[in-house]
Amino acid sequence: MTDSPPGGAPAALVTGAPAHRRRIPLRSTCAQPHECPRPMRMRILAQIPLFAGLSEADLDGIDKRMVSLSWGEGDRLYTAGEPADHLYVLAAGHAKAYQSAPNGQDTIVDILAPGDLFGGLTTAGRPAHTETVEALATACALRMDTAVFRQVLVEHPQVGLRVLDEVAALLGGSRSDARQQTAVTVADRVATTLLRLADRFGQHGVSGDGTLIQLPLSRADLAAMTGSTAESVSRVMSRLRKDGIIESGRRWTAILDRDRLAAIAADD
Amino acid sequence: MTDSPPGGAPAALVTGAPAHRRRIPLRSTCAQPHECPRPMRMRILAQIPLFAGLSEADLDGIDKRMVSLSWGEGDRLYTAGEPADHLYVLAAGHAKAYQSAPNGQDTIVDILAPGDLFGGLTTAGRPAHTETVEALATACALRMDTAVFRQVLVEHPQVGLRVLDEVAALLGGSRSDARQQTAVTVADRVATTLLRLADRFGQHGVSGDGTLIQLPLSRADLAAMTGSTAESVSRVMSRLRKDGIIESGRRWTAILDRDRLAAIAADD
DNA sequence: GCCGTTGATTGACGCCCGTCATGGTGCGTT
DNA sequence: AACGCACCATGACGGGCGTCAATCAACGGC
Repeated sequence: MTDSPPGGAPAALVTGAPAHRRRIPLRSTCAQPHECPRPMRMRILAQIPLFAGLSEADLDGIDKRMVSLSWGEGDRLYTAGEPADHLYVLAAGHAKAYQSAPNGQDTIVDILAPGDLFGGLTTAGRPAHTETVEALATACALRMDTAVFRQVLVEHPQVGLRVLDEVAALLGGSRSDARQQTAVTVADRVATTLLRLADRFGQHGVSGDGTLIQLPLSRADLAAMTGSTAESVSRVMSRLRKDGIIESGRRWTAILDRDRLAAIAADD
Repeated sequence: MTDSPPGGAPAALVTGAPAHRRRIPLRSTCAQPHECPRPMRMRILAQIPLFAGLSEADLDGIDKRMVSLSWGEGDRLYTAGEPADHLYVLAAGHAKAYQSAPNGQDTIVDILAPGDLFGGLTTAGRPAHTETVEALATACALRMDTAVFRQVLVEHPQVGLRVLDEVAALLGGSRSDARQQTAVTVADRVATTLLRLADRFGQHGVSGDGTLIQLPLSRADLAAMTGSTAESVSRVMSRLRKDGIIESGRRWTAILDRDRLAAIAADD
């Protein structure tokens, strides 16, 4: 469904017809933290690729050893420096994982979506969280002790392989990030970042105009992902908007012309 | 004390007494690729923390499924884009893993030392190498099929956990790299990079003057690690040398005053 | 011991982008 | 409906650093 019907989303949306509407088109999730009921938790666990192939009984055993938690927008799931003795699986919502420099400058190292594994993946040698995780929207996650998790891995080596693959994929992504940070111009970095976000969180044809990135990301957030500043990102995006490549507003972005954006990003 | 003592290391070392000697103080390893004899391979396998706790028979079984290979300086162990169906364990020498941008700009994502695991850690979803690995000096590595490796992990879940920890550590390092790339000045990045290299590859008091980094890294290599250019790195290092913080020459670097270097890096 | 090659150094120039500052705009709140 | 708060946009300015280019020094080979 789109935001066109009467009632529904903000009616003010139909006002600025020709120029450009800057009303937020993001669908809002439930506004309040809640408790995941048990059936939903089981459904979530079963959907996680990680635990695919496990028997009902195994899943049940795992569920019994996990607790469900929830947070509101802007809340921190955990903070860098705290002891990392829990493993999390995001069940609903989105979150950003970032590191802060003494500088004050933050760097977003990952965006977490439902099904993603994070937190204390390892206890050996790295006893404290190295990053802070903060909810971008109301979020719900399941939590398990790392010791218990390691026990599960030993009991189910196949699951261990899948975890290894997942972490290896994260490593690949992170190295790719590190490389793209060295891209010459800020425009390049913003372009590739937007493309990746669109591929991962894009939603097509909400109101007929391109791909909407379903995340409430501010200019400052994008700056933290591109190693730049909010002002520079704003400038780049203004230009992209003038050229008809993207559309954006307060904490939302849509991609109108993927090809031209890719052309800009190509210089990497 | 300085480079005064007679005899000792390379005799040529005593020549440039007052100004600064720029002779390469790196110890050279064997110059030619060679075949690892079987006893040495077993010793290497046994030393790898990864396989600690495995029985002699298990190690023997693993050794039988690995082949030993070697390369000269500058040779490529593998190249980005090639199918990644082997897993490597470095036995001797050092290597750099880097990604190349369409730009031509390279980014070093890891320096590999004996005992390090690399190559096709995962087959799922990432069938091709994403980086190129090149020997910095004569290197020897053991190689195993990824399918066989996964079989080993299933048979020895404890080893699987250790692999997971190792990859998680790599992930942490990579994210830390990504953050430090955003440090304000090139001087900051060079300083932190040198510190990390010294901590990992440093060798104290070879000729009495600080910590020597036992790696043949060129300015271009350091530039690829700091997201900069060889010229900028050269300028920064000239300044550091003038200030008596480091000593360096053609493809070698030594740290004289760790504290002041750390002070520069502190701005991160 | 001499020479060619490769890597390091240094200078000059210009532009990108980080910084500071100001005004504008959407959105939640009452 | 109106207020106030973040967030966004845009201008001006200056310095850091990427680029091009020329020179120098060190290492390996003969």
